[in-house]
Amino acid sequence: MMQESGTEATSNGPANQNGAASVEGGARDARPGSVTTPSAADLIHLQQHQALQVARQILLQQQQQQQQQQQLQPQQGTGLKSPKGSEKQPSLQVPVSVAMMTPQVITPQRMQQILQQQVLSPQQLQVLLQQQQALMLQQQLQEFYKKQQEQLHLQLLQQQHAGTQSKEQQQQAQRLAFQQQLMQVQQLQQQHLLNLQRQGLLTIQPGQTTLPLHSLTQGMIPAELQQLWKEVTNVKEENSSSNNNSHRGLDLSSPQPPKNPLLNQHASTNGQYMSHSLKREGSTLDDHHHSHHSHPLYGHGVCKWPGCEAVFEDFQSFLKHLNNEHALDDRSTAQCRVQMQVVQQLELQLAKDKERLQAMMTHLHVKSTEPKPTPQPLNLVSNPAPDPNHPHGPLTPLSQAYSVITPNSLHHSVGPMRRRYSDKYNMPISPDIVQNKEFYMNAEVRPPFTYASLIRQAILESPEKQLTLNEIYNWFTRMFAYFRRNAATWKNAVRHNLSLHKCFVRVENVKGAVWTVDELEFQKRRPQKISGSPALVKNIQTSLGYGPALSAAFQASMAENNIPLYTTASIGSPTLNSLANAIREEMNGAMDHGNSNGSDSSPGRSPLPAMHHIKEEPLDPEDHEGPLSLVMTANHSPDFGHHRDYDDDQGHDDML
DNA sequence: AGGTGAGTAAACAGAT
DNA sequence: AATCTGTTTACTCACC
Repeated sequence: MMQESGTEATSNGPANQNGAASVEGGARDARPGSVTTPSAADLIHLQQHQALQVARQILLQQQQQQQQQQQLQPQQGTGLKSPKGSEKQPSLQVPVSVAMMTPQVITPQRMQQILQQQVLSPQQLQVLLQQQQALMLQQQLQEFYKKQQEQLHLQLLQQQHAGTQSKEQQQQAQRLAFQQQLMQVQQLQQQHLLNLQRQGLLTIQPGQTTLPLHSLTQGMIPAELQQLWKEVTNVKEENSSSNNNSHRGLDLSSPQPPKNPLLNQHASTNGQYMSHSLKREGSTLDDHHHSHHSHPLYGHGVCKWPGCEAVFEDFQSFLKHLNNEHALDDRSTAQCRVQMQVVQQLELQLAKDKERLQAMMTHLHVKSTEPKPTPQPLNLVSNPAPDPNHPHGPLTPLSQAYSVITPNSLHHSVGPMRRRYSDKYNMPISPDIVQNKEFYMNAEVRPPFTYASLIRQAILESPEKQLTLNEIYNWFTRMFAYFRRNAATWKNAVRHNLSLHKCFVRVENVKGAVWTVDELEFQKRRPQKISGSPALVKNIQTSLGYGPALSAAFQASMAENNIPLYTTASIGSPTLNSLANAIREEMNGAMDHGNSNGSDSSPGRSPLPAMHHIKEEPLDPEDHEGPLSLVMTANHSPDFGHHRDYDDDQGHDDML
């Protein structure tokens, strides 16, 4: 693995200097600068605006609170904690947290389901990570706000207790303190944004996955809030009847059944969740003996309550702390809400991503027109039944993906291509690849094109229609996740093809040698094959839908892909245009040779060879590390089993 | 059954 | 010496 990446690295060096890679825009490396800057600025602006709003709100509330407290002071006594639980704090804190709330709630179980069901591409994971980071940022901000509130509150109490300062002075002090805090918050924001930016987390998909900050301005719907509060207070009443009347502060008791059943469901789910967690919290001493080591709020001797981080020697003292410090008061409730919001956001995003993935899968795989001998689940994770046609043993997720995508299925955008492909019609790079570019870039699925076609495509995409061998390599690895492994194999194949096919012409250069395409030769080779039956030809032509339909399909695919799938700047018009040109040429060629229907170079037998690969790959635990993992060395590729399996396969095939 | 194109593996040589 | 580049051969497989 390391060697492989090392090889790539060293070989990439000169290639990148040559500029081919840069010209193509470096499909994979989105320039943080251009894409990021606006979104980051927006973020900062948004958050600052938000912070200011919240700040104003808090200040306003603090003033009100101050007045109220002055009136209540005689009753409240001197304790620092009792006011927290009994005063009107809830009504003050709610706006802060509620402002961050979103209505949607998914149960942890559902979350787990989703997590288990979903296959997220690294990109999606990255997006999720990005979003999570944003959420963490929000959470931290909220913590700040809350702390600020508390601090101010404490200050207020102290001051009131001392009774030495005038009201005006107090307010001024509060404002000052808050301003400081605000500045801290803003600095924190900027820092986070910078971090995210540095990590490249903000560069991705500005349009596709806007950070969930927008939603933070959404308020929690009253019904949900009400339900939540009901749950909380109920639990509290269960656990501590002595504090019964301490929650008058948030008077939402008037029954108001939610109109939307969905929301209702959410609310009750929400309540359940709260209820459970809080109940557990309240009775930790009773029922936590069984989960000492798995208490989600206790880890590595530290209290994991948001913003707490108190250290404890043993679990018992932690429980004590939990009951004392994080009892069911307004603060804890607010913190719970924050946590809920975090989860909600994650779940929301997960749902979105799930939907997106589903759409992608649907889009890419589509339904097959012809009935399949073996059911091919679209879910790439599920364990497929062995393909009777290829007794290579169990297919892996990879092979599954491949078998789903490539073979006789697929009708829509991808379909004809496959057909062509499987029919041995030479349709090198087609709309198919344009359309599925993102897919191939991220999924280790073998592209259903011949090496010759791919090489040609790589060369044609280059600005000067010529590439060094190394640049061709780079194009392969850049464009296809599949070619980020087994380098020794496919690189050998590339060289083999370059040498073998007359259509690839080696041109001596000052710097060395570059490879070009002799288009005539390339076109020449196609007609050879399918001189076959007119019926077949006709069949092909209809199935291909050559002619107007083609360009339409192509345009459609271009348009479609432009939007959500292509998030990297790389996919710019140059690539697409060259692709389009190439495809047009291909089409023309195909039409020119129409009746003979060239088959030549890209009959693509990829499927089978791919099967060999695929079958073996699962043997390597590293193989599942994702598209970015560069496995195997150039020379001593642990190609393990490759030969063995190959021979085995032969044996099988012979037997059959 | 044989021809053909394609993929894979490998040996080899020259260049760097 | 190691690696890269390029050529060539041999083999297998699927398709026609």
